[in-house]
Amino acid sequence: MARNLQPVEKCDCNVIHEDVVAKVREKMPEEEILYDLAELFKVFGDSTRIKILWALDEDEMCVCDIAYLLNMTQSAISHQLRVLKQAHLVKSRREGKVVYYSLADDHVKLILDQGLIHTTEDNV
Amino acid sequence: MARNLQPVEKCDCNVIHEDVVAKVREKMPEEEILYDLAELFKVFGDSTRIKILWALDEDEMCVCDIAYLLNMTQSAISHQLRVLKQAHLVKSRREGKVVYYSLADDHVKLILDQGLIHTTEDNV
DNA sequence: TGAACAATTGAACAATTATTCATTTGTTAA
DNA sequence: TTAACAAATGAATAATTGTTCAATTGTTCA
Repeated sequence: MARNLQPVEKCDCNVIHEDVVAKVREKMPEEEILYDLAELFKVFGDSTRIKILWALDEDEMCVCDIAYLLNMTQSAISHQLRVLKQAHLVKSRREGKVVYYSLADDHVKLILDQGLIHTTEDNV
Repeated sequence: MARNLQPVEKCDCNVIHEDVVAKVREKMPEEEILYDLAELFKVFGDSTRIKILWALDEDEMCVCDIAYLLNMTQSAISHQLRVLKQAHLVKSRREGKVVYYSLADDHVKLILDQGLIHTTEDNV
């Protein structure tokens, strides 16, 4: 639990609870970890990619299948698959001319499910 | 599990596995659900908001505290808190001039943790 | 009431990003 | 080796979005 001590320049108000801030600062994970975490969720934050991930959870599919399913161009899907692959969310195997994509591991579905619980329960 | 049948115009390739696509299409949730899911993750997909959520998991804090902790302006934090509130990720209570924010429910931390598992384990 | 301050809001700017279009790569089979 | 096709790539465009700046709202207390 490293602290990110930086000179406070931007905060344009008086601190109310020094003790709380100190405690929280102490327990915050490293800046880099939180940044990576945000980067991960950013990948989930696009409906095309969400659809792709959801589809791949059912079965492995080739680029062409996915493009057909989502009614999008092969190129657009390919670009998104690259993003997903760089984030270690999907993996691929080539069989001749065709490249099959599937989910990288179980984490992916767990994250999706956890999010789904929130969206469905919390739409008050 | 509703299907989203749309005329396929954009797919510029031949379908390889009609059966797989049909099966997947059958099991896909409604378009709107997947859209909302992406919108939710989009909210998690910013490092400032991730930091705020992580901090609020430790303790409730006022806008000023958060701004001080993250070395950002009160305005920037306030804008982000509004986004988080609209997504039902944080809630607030006013006490005099001060507004205290806290996590809306346990889902939020579960989602964060699930993401963290992926980022820490999967950085091969 | 009016000064002080926390918080919110709106407009504007800069940066990021999803998709399209054109092209290239990699593989199969004639 | 050449045609055919799945997939990947690069550049460009359009849309989205995080932060800043300036102004406003809401509350306290002197």
